[in-house]
Amino acid sequence: MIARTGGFMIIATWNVNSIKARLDHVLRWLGEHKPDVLMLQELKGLECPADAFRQQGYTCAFVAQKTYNGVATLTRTPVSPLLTRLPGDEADEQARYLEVEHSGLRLINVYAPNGNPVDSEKYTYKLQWLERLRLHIAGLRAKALPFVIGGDFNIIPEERDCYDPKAWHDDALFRLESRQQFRALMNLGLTDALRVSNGNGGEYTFWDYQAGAWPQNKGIRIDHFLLSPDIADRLRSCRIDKAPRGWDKASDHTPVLLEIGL
DNA sequence: ATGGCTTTATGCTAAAGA
Repeated sequence: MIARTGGFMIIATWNVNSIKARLDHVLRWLGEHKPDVLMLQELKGLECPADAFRQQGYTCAFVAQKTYNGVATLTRTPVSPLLTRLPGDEADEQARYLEVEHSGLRLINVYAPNGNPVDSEKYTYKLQWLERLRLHIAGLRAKALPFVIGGDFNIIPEERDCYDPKAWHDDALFRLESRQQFRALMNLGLTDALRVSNGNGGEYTFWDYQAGAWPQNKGIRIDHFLLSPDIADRLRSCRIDKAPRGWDKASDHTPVLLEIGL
């Protein structure tokens, strides 16, 4: 890795499970960490609290729909969205993808489909969505465009990213087809930023609300930063901030922070 | 455990999440 000694940029991602329910957490976290970029997933409503973000010094680009999904990308300076939908299916109306240009790179914010139950059309939608993502990213790679993909991929990449692989064996987040699709994406030459520094696994980004998953640390790693090769060469660190998962009325996901040299 | 919480919504029950 080549870490330049000059400036650096911090990009974070966080599935907040409703921005309305989690606004105070997001504002607190922004104040504590002051990232350059924050990618949010699961807004779960049409509203984006731009005024509150502005008071913290951020502007907000977002795509939203009623009740479900929704992603927002917060930056210090305004950005123009390049894509507000994942290409490849004109009929797909779900708000799961936002691509913007910022600081000479593409910031790609994703909320991939859950896919459960696996015997339903939700699973085929998930696999098709991931294939569309792979095809689009292949296009960026062909043009050698630098990018950071951040967000909730709803995929546990490997056994070491899960407290109990047997418990998740047949789940859409861990099924063979889902992991194959994730590897196909990685095989475009991408770097899983957290994987670089956690060879032993056991670091998680999601803990279920149920059954004491959080106090027992029964988590899974499904929120990721995937980097194009030139950005991977600038990787300084990637880490999970577990603190917000322990706050009162927390999201079931916790933020991931990425630091890259400028 | 047959999902044990949490959130949203033409709301007081259902659907979705992971």
